[in-house]
Amino acid sequence: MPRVGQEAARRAALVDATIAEIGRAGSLDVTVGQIARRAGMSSALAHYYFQSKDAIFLAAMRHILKEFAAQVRRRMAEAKTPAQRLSAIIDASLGREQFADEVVAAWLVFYVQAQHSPDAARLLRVYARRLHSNLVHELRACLPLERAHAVAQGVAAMIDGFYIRHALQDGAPDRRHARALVKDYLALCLGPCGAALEGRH
Amino acid sequence: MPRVGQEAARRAALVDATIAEIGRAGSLDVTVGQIARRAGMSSALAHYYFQSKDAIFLAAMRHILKEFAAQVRRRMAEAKTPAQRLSAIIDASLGREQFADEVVAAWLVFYVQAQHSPDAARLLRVYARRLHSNLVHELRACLPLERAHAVAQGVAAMIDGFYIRHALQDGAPDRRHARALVKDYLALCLGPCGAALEGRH
DNA sequence: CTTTCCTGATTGACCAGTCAATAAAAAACC
DNA sequence: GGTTTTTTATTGACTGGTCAATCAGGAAAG
Repeated sequence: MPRVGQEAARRAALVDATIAEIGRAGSLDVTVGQIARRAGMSSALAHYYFQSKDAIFLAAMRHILKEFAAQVRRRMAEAKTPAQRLSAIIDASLGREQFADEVVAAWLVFYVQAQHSPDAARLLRVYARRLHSNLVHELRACLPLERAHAVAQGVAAMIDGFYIRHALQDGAPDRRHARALVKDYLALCLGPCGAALEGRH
Repeated sequence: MPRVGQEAARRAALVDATIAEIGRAGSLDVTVGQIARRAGMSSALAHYYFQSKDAIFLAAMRHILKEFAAQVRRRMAEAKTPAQRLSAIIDASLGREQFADEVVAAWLVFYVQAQHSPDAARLLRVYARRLHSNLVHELRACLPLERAHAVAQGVAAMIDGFYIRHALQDGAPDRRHARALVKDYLALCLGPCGAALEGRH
């Protein structure tokens, strides 16, 4: 079995298994052994490819963030106008992939990690900054810079808020509803300029 | 030393110590021993008053929620109009007490716990429902029921969003700014009816 | 024969929860 | 009022278990 060039596949398997196990446990109370077993290898091998359990989780989170960024890019490419691109960002942020149970679980764990892991904090800031700058870039087409920053923060907060509220299971609005609410907020902020907002749901 | 009637004081000390330790660690990776030491007792005594570490954390969270509810009530009592009461809810939700580092840390841990602890999930739903019904109750003065529900969900999501975004430390808007943004959103939703919204900051 | 891959076994540390024992207050009894 | 008994408070020591990380060694590919 020990063929050469396994590293990439093993790392990917561990990342997937980590996300799945966090989803199953609903927390980081997951052993390296469990992750490794799900990924089809021994725990020792997991430590061969990653320096620590923390590094495995970080890699998993980087993977989630990368997939999210790809989603945003994919949807943005199809959009023609600033309003459509704003819609694309919202749709991607509250998209089906992001709302998968195990991804939500990983995000919640991530927020906790960001409080005491400098690496996690840095990664989280990358996400927040990218979202913010994406939003501001499009909002500037309609709004003065300062107002664009403010609205971007409001939209970002609302997205993150709906996201974690999904953890409530019942009572929280579903994806479709959440997207509509964020877009309503945006439409209110943009006023007549945003009237052409397309792709409502 | 062993006087009678210590239970209440001991439990309170443990609850305070738990919140403080979670704040220090930035996670639930806190031993019962650490909590007990900070509360000035042995870990055995902590287990004498609480069945499990989980129960201690639950009690701590119940305490935070109770304090928050008291804040809301206090501020609501001073408000006269529905608009003022909405403002009071927002101010309480994004108040200084709620933004204390250790309280934010406890909340983030709480969200994670809610994913696998039925008790935590129940408690979280109590918070969410109470916030929602408080908001809807005041919004109905201006809006039709269905719209009131929608706006309440938007406001609640925005509040929770700003709250967890505080974990980002830099880049995230501060309390004052966050409150202003939520109130702006509310004003937009209420339209002319909400023009009398007072106590902007 | 060297590099890459892989694992079983081990280590070292940690920790939640229990228990037996102690001490003091309160209650019951004489 | 004094003695015994019960209740409440308290802890040091222990247990049983878990788990991240390491290591020495083996097997295959190049």
